Amino acid sequence: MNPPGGRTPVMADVARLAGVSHQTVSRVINGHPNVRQETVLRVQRAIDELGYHRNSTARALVTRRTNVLGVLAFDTTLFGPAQTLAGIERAAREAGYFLSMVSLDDVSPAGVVAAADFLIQQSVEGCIAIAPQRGLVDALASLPGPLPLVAVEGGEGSGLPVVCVDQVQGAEEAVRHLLALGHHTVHHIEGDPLWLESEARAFGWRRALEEAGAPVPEPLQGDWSPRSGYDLGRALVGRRAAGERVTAIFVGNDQMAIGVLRALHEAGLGVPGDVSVVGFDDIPEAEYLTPSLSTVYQDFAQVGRESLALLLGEIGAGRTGSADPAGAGRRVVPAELRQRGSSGPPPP
Amino acid sequence: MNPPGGRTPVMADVARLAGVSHQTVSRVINGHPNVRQETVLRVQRAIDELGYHRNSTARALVTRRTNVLGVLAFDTTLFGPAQTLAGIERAAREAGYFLSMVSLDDVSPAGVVAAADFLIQQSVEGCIAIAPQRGLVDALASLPGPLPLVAVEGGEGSGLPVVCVDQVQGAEEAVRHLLALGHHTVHHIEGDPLWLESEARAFGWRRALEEAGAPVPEPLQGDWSPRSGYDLGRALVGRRAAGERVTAIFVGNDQMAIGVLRALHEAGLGVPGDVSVVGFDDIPEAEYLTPSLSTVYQDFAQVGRESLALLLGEIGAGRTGSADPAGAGRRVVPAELRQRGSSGPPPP
DNA sequence: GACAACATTGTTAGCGTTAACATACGAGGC
DNA sequence: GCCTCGTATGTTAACGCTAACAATGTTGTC
Repeated sequence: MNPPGGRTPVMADVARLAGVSHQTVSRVINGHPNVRQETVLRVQRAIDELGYHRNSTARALVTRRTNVLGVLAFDTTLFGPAQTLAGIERAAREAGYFLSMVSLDDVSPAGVVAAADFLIQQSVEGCIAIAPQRGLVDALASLPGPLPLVAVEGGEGSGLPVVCVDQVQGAEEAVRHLLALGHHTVHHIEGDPLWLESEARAFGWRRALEEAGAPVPEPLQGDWSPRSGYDLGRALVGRRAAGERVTAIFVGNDQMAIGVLRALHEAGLGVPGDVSVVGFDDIPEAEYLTPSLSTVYQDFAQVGRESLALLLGEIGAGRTGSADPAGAGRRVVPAELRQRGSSGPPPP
Repeated sequence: MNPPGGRTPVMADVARLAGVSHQTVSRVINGHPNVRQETVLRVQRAIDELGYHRNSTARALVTRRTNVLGVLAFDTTLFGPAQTLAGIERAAREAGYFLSMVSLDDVSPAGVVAAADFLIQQSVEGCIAIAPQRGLVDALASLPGPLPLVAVEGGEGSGLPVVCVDQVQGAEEAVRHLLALGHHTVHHIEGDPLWLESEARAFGWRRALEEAGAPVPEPLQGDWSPRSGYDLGRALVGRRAAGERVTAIFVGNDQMAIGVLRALHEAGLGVPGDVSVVGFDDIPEAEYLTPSLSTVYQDFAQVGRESLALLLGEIGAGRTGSADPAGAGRRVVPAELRQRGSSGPPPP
């Protein structure tokens, strides 16, 4: 089944075997209409016999389209980014695009530029950046060149098209839920202060408190890790021991919430009897913690789909040369509160 | 800074601006020695001025090397695969390779072939498959064509080069640890039975029990999810109520272990007072659960590095035409027991 | 039966790069 | 001064594909 010489077969080999010109082979492969049915079959038989695969490199060279999209991410082992990546991957595959991935080790502008260069070198047609940090988004926005780009969780004001979960709304719902249960206020443990999600959730928390006329206690700054949740949970236990009324905690993500639960348990405090806890993310474990964790669900698959759609729109607009008429798009995916066992009324 | 006509600049544009031939530009870009220092500078200035980037497609066409590696994965949102992927990505980038990713929606042979075709279409030079399932490995092993391939967690006997964590040893250490604490036997909740890791851990568990002369209770089959851990935890509680001596449980992964902890807690059983629990994976949350979870750590970053090294070796061997003299490689990364609060001596 | 319209195929010319060969020039040995 | 050698550059021909055009047949219309 090999072409003369043992090389991997090329179009000309198929053409020779099928007794047609290489252009006819190309037509068959690309599903061009005006080819006789019998010829199509003959060519396909030849393709199968030789085990021919079209050389995508040569095709890309002449069509000027690589069919490759880039994904630039910061930490794909975290729950949110991993889910988003999976969503993008699936959407891209369904749209017939290949996906090339590059991770950032740090968010310095130099690192971002290097990563973007890496993708540009590879002639990606566009790029989705899972860009949860302020500095990263700014570095992206200032990239030279006409690379179509979409930022996931990119915040506002960067001028980039953005897809994000409505973090503010999610946080507000969580806080309102706790206030509605009768808590006089809600404490907050923030995620990594460099992350935009962290900022947005803190903003929603603050706004919900202010709207309800509740006091706004000083928030604590974590780094998303269970360890920081534990440490800051202990800090809150200390404040409570010092007389502060700490009966409800809105934690920036579920991993930190696990650390908080641990700290409360060590201090002999019941959840939700003494203190209520609400997290963010709805990791699969949340429902099976003890107690099960109230949290805010984000539809990452939807984020992935939306960001791909936005990127494809941009690529299309760039190809037709038309400027984006609606300006940089911004699509917001709603978040959804999941009430579970870790939130209840305050102690009397 | 634009080339005539507003096209993206090509080598000839740079050559014209620098007053040299395009081949000299190529020499400068590729760091060829015999170019006068002054010429190098002139060319580099022209490159900067035009914002020129080499067209990787054209280069790949003529060199027959794409510098792209494929990663084929099943579910990259799970902890292990996500970590492994991150490790591979970093190693690939350091080696100057691009990474193209494709996920499998199902592990049917047809799905595997489609995914592999997708990568072959893209002219990847080789492929790493994060292939935790028996059927997937078999489908991979039977792929036609000379694509260099490495399987991560691919089990034995497939004929493919494999990198894996020593699941058996990890499981044995976990079980021996529990037996050493005085438990008369150890129960086991398996992961998804289709996964090789599941099989290997169950094998290690059984072997450790048999070596110690301990009875081997019927294992329970889960699916890695917290929910299945919870359900099977309740089942074990039931067996215990029926008189069976259940004092130690080795759980196939940490997520299921969380469900087990929940089930034990609901039944009023103390951990480790009444029942000891050991998981597998060492997810970041493990240390901060209540109680902190004893588990088995796997160095996924190392797995990523090793698999990339193995693949590059294969690619090199293929290029030089030399058959792999050592046969399909197999590299095993040791696992490591992490003793924490969820394992202790049995009740008297 | 002549002409138009269409369906089917073939021929040619790139896409932007690198490899191979060709050329020009200066330095050094006899 | 002639030849050799090494360095620096230019010229030409691929790589495997698609787009554009050209060249056939094949039908239908009047």
